[in-house]
Amino acid sequence: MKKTRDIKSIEQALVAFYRSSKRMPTYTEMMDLFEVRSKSVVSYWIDKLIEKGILEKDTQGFLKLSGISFGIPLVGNVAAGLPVSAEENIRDVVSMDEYLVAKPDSSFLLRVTGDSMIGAGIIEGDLVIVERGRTPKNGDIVLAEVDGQWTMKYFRRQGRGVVLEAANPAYPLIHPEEELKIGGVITASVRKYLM
Amino acid sequence: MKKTRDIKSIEQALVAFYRSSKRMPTYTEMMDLFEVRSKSVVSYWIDKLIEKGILEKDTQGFLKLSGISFGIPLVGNVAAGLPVSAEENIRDVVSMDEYLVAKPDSSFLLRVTGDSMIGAGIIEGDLVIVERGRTPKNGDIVLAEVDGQWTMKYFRRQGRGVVLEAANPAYPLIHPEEELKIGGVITASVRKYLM
DNA sequence: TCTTATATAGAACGTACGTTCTAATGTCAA
DNA sequence: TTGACATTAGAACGTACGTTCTATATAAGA
Repeated sequence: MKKTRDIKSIEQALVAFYRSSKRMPTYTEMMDLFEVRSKSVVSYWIDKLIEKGILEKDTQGFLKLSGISFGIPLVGNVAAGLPVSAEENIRDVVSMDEYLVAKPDSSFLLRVTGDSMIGAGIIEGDLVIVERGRTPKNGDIVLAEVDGQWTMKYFRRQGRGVVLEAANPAYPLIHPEEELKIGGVITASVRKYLM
Repeated sequence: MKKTRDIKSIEQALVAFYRSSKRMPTYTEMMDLFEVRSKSVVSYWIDKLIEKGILEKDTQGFLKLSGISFGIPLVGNVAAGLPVSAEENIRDVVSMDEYLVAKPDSSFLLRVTGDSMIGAGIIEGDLVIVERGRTPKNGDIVLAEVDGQWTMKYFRRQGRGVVLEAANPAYPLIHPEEELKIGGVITASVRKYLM
């Protein structure tokens, strides 16, 4: 009954190490992690993890956590039961960075102030991810300069021109003059409730 | 004017490599990345990046991207001007995974169906991050089982008992009987508009 | 009990890693 | 042009890496 060393605990140790160190441990470091005294034992378990598909070796032979272990699981549907012991009923596993930010080089975060987009479910305090240099399509939410102020608005084509509309009836429609300044297109929004 | 190799381009190359490979390149691999023919040149530039604080070496001497390069920048306030060339007006840099998911081991993602929490800015299609095993505080949003169905509700203490309230007047208050089943507490929500 | 499979330990080995040295080349200002 | 400095190239070196081997201990089954 007392097995301190099984595949799952080793996987967890590796994931924890990678999360805090941003790299995989060396075999010598794994000796401490797994609480064994020989590198050959490490090799023994690593081989098992590779067989299970939890680990991979890339083209250069370096160890790599294969997606499954990284990121957090996306549950299929709750009706089928909650993931009590993980493993079950999991549709996919995603990294938030990869899921939310397609172009990290040209994106930035912005904290939302005001209630102009409340109708779209974007409320004060949210963070929005803005992608620079992207040409907005009809219906996209954009960060635009109106009267010297940067605000978020729906971008709507109307005939030959463009209208900026807030997701809040309290705000007027904006018919921008020439040279509409677009700071970027909102590609995602996130909100944190608890630490 | 034509400098193919400067600190910024090297940093970008390293970040790109790390993003796709989940590890730092070896010096030999960097020869290709930087388009130089000697490892000593790689070492020469790496030292520069370390001086600038873009790279670090951890206790074991392994290269590591120091936060600044990783994650995406959080802009202070838009009024001060947009980050045209990055670098300016940046308050912080965050990784979405670290920012949103405090306890990756006990968290999972769930896609929202229905409009029961629309008043809280959580709409159909959003992803919520649920933390298992956390005891909900008054006002938290929880994933609870009501009549055999898992739904999201505000968790409110009322005298000795508990009330579950939707963020939508169309839904009735729930006064759970004994044994209220809590699947977890919602710690964050995310929404993706564009790919 | 004996037998087999599983798990651990230690040591030895080849190699690729990062470091460091010398030298040559390019760039820019005086 | 000359000199100072920045950048590149190549080679040599020590070391720590991951691999592999043998041997022993532990657990499970017959």
